[in-house]
Amino acid sequence: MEIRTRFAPSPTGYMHIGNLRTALYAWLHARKNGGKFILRIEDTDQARLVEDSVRVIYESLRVTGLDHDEGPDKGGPVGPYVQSERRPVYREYADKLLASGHAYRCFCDKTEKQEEPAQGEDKPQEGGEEGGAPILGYDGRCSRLSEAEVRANLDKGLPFVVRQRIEKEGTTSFKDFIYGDITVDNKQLDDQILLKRDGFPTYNFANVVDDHLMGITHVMRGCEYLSSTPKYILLYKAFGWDYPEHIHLPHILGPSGKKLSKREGSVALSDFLNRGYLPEAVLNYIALLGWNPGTEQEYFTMPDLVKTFDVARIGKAPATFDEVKLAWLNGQHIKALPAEKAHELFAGFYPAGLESVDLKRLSAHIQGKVEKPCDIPQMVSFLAKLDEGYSPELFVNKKNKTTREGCLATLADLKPLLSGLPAWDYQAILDSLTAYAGGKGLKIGAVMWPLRIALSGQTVTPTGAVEIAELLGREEAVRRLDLGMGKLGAG
RNA sequence: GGCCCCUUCGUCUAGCGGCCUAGGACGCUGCCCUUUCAAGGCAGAGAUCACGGGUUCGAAUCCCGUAGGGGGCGCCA
Repeated sequence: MEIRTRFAPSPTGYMHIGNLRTALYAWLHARKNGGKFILRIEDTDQARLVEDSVRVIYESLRVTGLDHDEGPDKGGPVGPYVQSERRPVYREYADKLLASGHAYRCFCDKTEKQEEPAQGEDKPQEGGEEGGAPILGYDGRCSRLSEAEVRANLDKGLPFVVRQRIEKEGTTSFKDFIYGDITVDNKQLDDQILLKRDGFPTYNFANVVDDHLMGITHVMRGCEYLSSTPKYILLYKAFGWDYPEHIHLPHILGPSGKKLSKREGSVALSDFLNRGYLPEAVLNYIALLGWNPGTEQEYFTMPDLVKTFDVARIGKAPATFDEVKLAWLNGQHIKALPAEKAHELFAGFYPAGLESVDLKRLSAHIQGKVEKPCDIPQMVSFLAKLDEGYSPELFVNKKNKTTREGCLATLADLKPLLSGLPAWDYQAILDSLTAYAGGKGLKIGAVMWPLRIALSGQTVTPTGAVEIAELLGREEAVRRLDLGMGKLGAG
């Protein structure tokens, strides 16, 4: 049988990184097995519709390359693929349940379930503790309405919802692909609402109907649905349908150990993209959150992932999102980029003031070093403008055994040397420095160090000292040399 | 609170009864590279496998309990 997976986001206005991982796994599972990947929009909450958010979904899938075979924009044999356009379908299936007694109309007020239990009748009794909270949200009173009472209410035009009728005897079990056998007592299962007062289905109902009608073979979703799945299983049974394979995914946690949320930092794909993370790096990273290939490989291109991915190697424990490791992986992906692509990526991050600098060359120089392009402005700002307040102590470096006096002498020698160079290019500068170091019996590092400090005013630079000199141009380089000597002389 | 799930270095993870004196990666520390700080290469520190009982000749791996964490209990998904 052909594998069919689906991604079913609701239009919230942004692509949550956790949802993206769900999409990725579903997509990988389909692609890996030559199946189909379907996009379905779950917009059944009229109060929460967000303008333009469907576009965000399409755009996210496009930029990440998670292409779908069927969906609202592409059509397909089992549409429509937008839940708000499927209302007659839900109505029809709710009626079936009503007719078979697996569902009933509930005329209770929205707030009624929150009332204190009246004169202590038909409350589920548990543990004998007085004042104990009810286990279920709804006490099921409308399930006991007679046919005549229902008719009367209907005639009065009372609004109602449709609830699932769940026998409170016995247990319900299913086998989750990741978590194994799950069994719950039916008395834990609420008579959940299937159809809301406004006629829209709840997620709880729509997901079952749609997954079945759309021929989904593998339901992949976050494990927050694990505890409600028994109710869905009962729905499948009520309809007499086989149920699909359930693959619940462990959560992605934020740094505090709570579910990844906006409070703790970035959760939207766009947040990462805006900072210069590559889509393939983000995908590579989140693929590893909860899944591993069983080998020591961590760097994956998308084709690699398709080849290697296997749902059997998805774990159970939640994973903490670590942006430091994401950044490292992003650096790996940046290194693998063709030079022009890297430059394109970096170009948007160069600050003003670099007009005199050959940016293409700069890009080539820093490509091996950039992890997050959003760091570029502060990495290269010294090229535009030297922070002249840097401390002369920076010239002292224990590894290269440099001292202030030594650096001063070196810079003093370097100035005429560089000023007199016939050509100003990387090789010429490097050769002259190498020759100078050789002649003085100095290690090259001992010459490069003071040059770097004088040219940049900082100990760590995104490129070598020679590249800096070249990028700066002779005039500015010599000016900075003078400035450095001034500092050392004065100190 | 009743219910469901989870628990191996700071973090992501390998491990599915003996190969584990627990392996890899990020991060951290040190060394090397002497076309340089960085990058790269190499090395090191870092986990009494949440805890307590069992089962077994033998347990991170199986069973039971405890603790901690998460989920969920919505006319949200």
